[in-house]
Amino acid sequence: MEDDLVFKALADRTRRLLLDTLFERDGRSLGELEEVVNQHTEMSRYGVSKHLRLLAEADLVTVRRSGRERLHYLNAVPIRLIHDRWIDKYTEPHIRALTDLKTLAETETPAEREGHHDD
Amino acid sequence: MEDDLVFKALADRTRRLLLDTLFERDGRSLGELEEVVNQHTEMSRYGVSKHLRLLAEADLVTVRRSGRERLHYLNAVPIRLIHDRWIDKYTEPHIRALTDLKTLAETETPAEREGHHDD
DNA sequence: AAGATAGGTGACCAAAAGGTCACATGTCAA
DNA sequence: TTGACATGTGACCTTTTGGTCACCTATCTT
Repeated sequence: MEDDLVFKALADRTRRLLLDTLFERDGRSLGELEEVVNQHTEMSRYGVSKHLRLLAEADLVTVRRSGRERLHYLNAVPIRLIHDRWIDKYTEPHIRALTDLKTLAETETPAEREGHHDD
Repeated sequence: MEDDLVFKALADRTRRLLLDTLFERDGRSLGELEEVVNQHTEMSRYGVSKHLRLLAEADLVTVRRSGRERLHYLNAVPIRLIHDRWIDKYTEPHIRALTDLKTLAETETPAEREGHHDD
C-alpha cells in the first residue's frame, strides 16, 4: 500500500514543518532545514535527515544532488491525490465556499454536533 | 495544535477505509461500519468505535443521533484545508494536470531522483 | 416496566514510530 | 591529493498508538 507512506509521513509535526518550509521556498539543503527545525524544537541533524528520508520515500519531497549538498523540493502531487480521494468534483465548489468561510464548524448546524446536549 | 488530530486520524488504514466507506454513502451506524471493516480485516466493535471517535475528534466525521443509533457523516473540510496548505492557488492547475497523468513520478525527470545512480 | 439492542468509557498489553548515536562515504577547495 | 564539510546508515531506547476486554448507559419494542 503506497498511500500509507504519504499519510504516515504527514502524521508527524516536524515533517509538516519541513513541508511548510519547503512550500515557502524550495531547494534547501539538509543543513538549512535543520536550522529551521531547530528554531522550533531541539533536534539533531540525524533526526531531521530521517524525517526528510521518510518524506522522500512518500514522494512528498524530491531530492536533487548539487555537489555535496542535497537540495529538497516540495512535491504537492500526493496532497492533490488525497484531496481527490474524498472530495467529489461536483461538491468541490461547495466545500471551497465553506473553507473560505472557515468558521463552518461552529456555524453550520450546532444541533447536529454530538457534544454535550441531552434533548 | 488542532490539525495534528486530522493528520493522526488519517495515518491509520482502518480509519481511511471508514472515510472511503462514508464517502461512498453517508449516514451509516456503527454496526454497519463494523460490518464493512470486517470484510477487510478482523476487528472488534470496540476497535471500530475507537477509530470513529478519533475521526470525530478530528472533525473528519460528523455524528448525528437518530434514536439509539449514531449515524456518521463524512466532513471533507479538513481535507480541503490540507490541500490549501501546500498547494498554491496559482500552481493548482499545473498540479491538476500532473495528477491527471498520474505517472509523473516516473516520467518527470528520472535523473533528478536520488535513487541508485552514480554518474 | 422489562428485556433486547446500540453504543460509550477506562484500563491494559503488544506493536510501531520518533529520536539519538557512532560510524562511514562522497565532494569541494587549495 | 588532502583536509574540511555535507550527508547517509543501522542499531538501540523511549514514547505513542492500535487493539481488546469488561462493564456501563440509553433507547426501542411489547
